[in-house]
Amino acid sequence: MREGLIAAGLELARAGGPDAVVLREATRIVGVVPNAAYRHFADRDELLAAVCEAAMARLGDRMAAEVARVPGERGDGDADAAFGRMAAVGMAYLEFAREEPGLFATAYALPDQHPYAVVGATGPDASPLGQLRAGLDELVEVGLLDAGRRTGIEFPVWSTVHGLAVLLGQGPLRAAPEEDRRMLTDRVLGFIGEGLLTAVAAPDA
Amino acid sequence: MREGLIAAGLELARAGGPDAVVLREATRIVGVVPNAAYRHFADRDELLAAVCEAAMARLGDRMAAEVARVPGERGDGDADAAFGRMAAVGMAYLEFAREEPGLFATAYALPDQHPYAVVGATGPDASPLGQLRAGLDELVEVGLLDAGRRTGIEFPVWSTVHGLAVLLGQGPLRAAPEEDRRMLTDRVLGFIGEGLLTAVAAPDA
DNA sequence: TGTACATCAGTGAACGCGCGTTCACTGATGTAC
DNA sequence: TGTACATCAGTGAACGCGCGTTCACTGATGTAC
Repeated sequence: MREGLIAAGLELARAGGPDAVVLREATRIVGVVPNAAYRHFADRDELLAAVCEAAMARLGDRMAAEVARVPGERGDGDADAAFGRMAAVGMAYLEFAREEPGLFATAYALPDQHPYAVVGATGPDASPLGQLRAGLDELVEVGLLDAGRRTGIEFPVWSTVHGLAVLLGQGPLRAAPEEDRRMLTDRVLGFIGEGLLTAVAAPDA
Repeated sequence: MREGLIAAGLELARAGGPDAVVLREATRIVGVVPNAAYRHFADRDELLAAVCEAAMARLGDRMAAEVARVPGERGDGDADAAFGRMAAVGMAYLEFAREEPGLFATAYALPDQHPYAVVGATGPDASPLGQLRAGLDELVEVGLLDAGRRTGIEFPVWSTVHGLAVLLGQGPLRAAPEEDRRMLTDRVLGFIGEGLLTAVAAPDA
């Protein structure tokens, strides 16, 4: 039932972003009377917070799934695979933002504090930032990224990809035709690549 | 009076973002009865649209003002000044997002179509994107940016700065302490600088 | 110069709506003796 | 095995609220003759 309300909330968020997560509507979807929700959540904000977390988890899952589709294992020293996984991290982020703008916005709409591991934390984890860090660490391992440039490099990269996701998904570029979107994406990812890669041009991408 | 309602709307947006632009509240601020607003706007959406445009204009003004504070004239061939103006464009954007998160969000919340000059357009204008383009053009003029790399470079740059603005202003980094914010900003602007500048390191920055 | 009339910004009162939230309740489930 | 009782998820009805929006109006301003 708690799960059901969160699922209903996700459905609403998918269609209309965080503001569309309306407690009464969620109970309606579950087929229950409005106040029944108060058995599971203290108030609307607590429901929204749970929905936001679930949306963020969806984003993380999507990224992990796309990374897993790249052949090879993490840490096997294959530079092509490492680059492929890094690209998958970025592409999955952008695709999710594109295909699920409501969920993407909701993922970043957690009402109050963010348990989100911020600046200090370094460990890779299931969060988008954690997965980005893991990908960058691997680039260093295989020698595509200077170890000396690794520290803190995740933030410019994250900013760039996030900025593009927002501009294309909810911002002024949201109405751009598919062709322009692709061109913009290529330019932006290329810019990141140039800023990142130490040595030669990236394999095939 | 129309101006008054927009000003009131800006005040609301400043405090709470686009959702806080409530028609009745705006009329209350102006000191007028709610339905009086309908003499000047067809409905709430039209008021919101006007407020969004005004917020975007504020952002543009802020950027123009900060650029104007850099000594020298545009097009005088002074590389230091050109670089300084480019930096001012980016810093003003970030400062506005930081100091006026509500207005910043509102600027990018125009309900429907965006008259925003998108991919095809190239001319510098008063919009943030236009000012960014003007700054980049100047970098080319003074030889800090390869002419061959100029085309479309505004989008990666915009994405990066916008992404940082969003992450710091409304995103998961919004609670970061001042020290971390500055470090993040330095890293991100440095990343852009590396990706942009052809030749030597930038003067003094 | 003076009267008649159109224009139009703002008034006063009210509407229906959907929201979040509270109250006292019912009825099934599981545990204690 | 059977009865008594606590627990607790969901019910039914209602609340107050602020919202956007509509209606018929008033009263000042400016123009035409």
